[in-house]
Amino acid sequence: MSLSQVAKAAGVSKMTASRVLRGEGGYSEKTRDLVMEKVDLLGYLPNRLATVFAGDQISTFVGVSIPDLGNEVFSQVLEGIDRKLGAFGHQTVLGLTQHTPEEEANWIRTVLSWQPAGLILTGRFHAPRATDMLRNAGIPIIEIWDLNSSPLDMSVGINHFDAGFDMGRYLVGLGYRNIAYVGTSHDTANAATTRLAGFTKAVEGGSGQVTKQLCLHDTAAYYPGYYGTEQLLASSPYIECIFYQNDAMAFGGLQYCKANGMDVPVDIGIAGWGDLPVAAVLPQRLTSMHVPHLKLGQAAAEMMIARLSGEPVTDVRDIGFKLIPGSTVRNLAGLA
Amino acid sequence: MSLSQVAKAAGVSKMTASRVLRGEGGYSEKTRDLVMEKVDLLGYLPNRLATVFAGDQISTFVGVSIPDLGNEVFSQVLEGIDRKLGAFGHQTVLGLTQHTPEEEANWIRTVLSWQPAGLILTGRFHAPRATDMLRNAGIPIIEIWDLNSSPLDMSVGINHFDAGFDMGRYLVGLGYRNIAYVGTSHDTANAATTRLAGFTKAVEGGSGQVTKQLCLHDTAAYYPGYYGTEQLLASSPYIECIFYQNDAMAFGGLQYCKANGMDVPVDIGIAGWGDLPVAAVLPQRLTSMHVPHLKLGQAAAEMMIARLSGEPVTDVRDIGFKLIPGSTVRNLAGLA
DNA sequence: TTGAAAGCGTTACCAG
DNA sequence: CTGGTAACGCTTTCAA
Repeated sequence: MSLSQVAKAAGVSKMTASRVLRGEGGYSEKTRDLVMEKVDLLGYLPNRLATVFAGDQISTFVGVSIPDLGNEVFSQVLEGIDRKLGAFGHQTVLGLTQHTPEEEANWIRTVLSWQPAGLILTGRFHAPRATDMLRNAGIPIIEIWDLNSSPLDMSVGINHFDAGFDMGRYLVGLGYRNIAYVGTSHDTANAATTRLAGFTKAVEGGSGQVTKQLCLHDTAAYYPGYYGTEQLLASSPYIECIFYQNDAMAFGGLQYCKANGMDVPVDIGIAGWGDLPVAAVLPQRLTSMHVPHLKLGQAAAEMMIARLSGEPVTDVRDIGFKLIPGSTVRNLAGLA
Repeated sequence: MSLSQVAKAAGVSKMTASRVLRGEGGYSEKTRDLVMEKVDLLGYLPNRLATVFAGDQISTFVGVSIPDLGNEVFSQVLEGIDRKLGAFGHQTVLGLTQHTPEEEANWIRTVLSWQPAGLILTGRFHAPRATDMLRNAGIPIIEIWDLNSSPLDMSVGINHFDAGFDMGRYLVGLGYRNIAYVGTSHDTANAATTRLAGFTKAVEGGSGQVTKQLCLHDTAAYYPGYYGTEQLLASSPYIECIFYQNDAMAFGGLQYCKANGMDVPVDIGIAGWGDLPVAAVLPQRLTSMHVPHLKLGQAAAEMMIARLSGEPVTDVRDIGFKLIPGSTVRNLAGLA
């Protein structure tokens, strides 16, 4: 079902039909009614491939790469992006890149070949060949999540080093000295790595130490937090406080501690990261750090849309975070 | 950067270059090396728009509509779909359709205009104009989640009526009679509605009754479960057991009960639906129903790929569910 | 093994 | 207000 067929049915040229369909004027009422009647009758749907292909027109695709959706945080970011993008007539082409630059690079190559209007990528670490392709693409690129102060093009997110640092300073400030970290391991550096670096710096600068770093070969989810804590405490029973890669792991750890008769925060301190929605209904507030995930996604989509519309855009936007003191850690001052 | 430019640089015709790039044979070693050298040099990326457009070739896009990602269940389904699709060289074009047929229909129209290879839609209730478009599209369509025994084309999911029925029968079998439901409201019927219908039928058939149905104008998440329970118990204090739309709401409800000094399951029974991953670390097993969400998504993607490859496909696939007895309900037999 | 020409569905541009 | 023609980047088909 093509435009020519509609045009033929209506007894006009395809140019006239094209003009009617785009509503750009230059035809009579009568002609329009005639054409639209045939469009409805034949159930004609324009072929956007041809449209983009023909004109200088830009496609309405935006490629969005996300590490994984098992992590609620990224689901929220994606939700923010797609809702906002959709509201402006754009479509998300999704890529779940598993935190690996290799997968990301492959996905970038494929998506670029579809002539997207722009790309939104999670993280700031890309394979060299990906970087080359991105530079040559000549389309807006936004790096989200891990704020990149000298981005390929644009960036929205937070400074994970600072976020880790603030949490470290907070815990040391409460009097914790012998602190552990539980997270997952990745082949490549990512935001969690950066957070840990900031965290370690603050702890060591405050005369504490990150005694043990346990990096599991698993997903950063509830159950790994549970058994990771078990592993950690089996080998290092004198830990005073544990900082987790995210809230899901921290919650798993919290449950492990409770299940094994520990009193949190009296026997051990627990701190997470990300502030999951489930926190709203829990009796004990998890010490964590709030990041406006949905807003982050929306901000990225807005930046993309602004850039595509030729509006002036600030290239780097820090979306901010907020420490949540919670009640899973306590002030040790005067107790030593 | 087009194929002709590469061809010109290599001193061959674009047909030769095209053949080399597709690796379909019909050229000499020397020619291939020459062309590939220029491809690398110029950083040429094929324009897939043109490829699909030119040949009878099918695009590698698959449109996937999902109600929302705030619900962990759908994140998992999407993860299953995209991973499997990606492994076979297809790309997900996402649509968050908010549970409304209107939004879905708009999205379908847009996505179809991009000539997707197929469509995966959540739910079985579509706007009439959507159904028309889908029928005319002539591409594989899979309706997931809510199993459709006479689908538009194909369907994978579970029978939500049966799932609700089984839970109802289970609770009535334990001796519960005065049961309430807490969920969210939607303009249109969806799987939750169907579950509730099956649930009600089983309860009433077992001489119990669904005394109160509380449908909140909110998302089916933790906190609505919490305050929904508060509202419910304020108006109907004699409820023996509450069935929730999903586990997130049930967990919120459970927390409300505990926070208010109730003993679950002694004072009140709690049952959820969907079996969230967080259950793995909780001390008390939530009575729920397990659905293999990730597998469901993978199965849908596999069906799509099989159909696109021309392999024979079973059109309707029931992915099954499993009741999880849990410990948030109890057997009332002999206690009356 | 290679190349020239036609065409995919649409829009830009220019004539009428 | 309307229509013809060329062009977008690629593949198909046919000829050399």
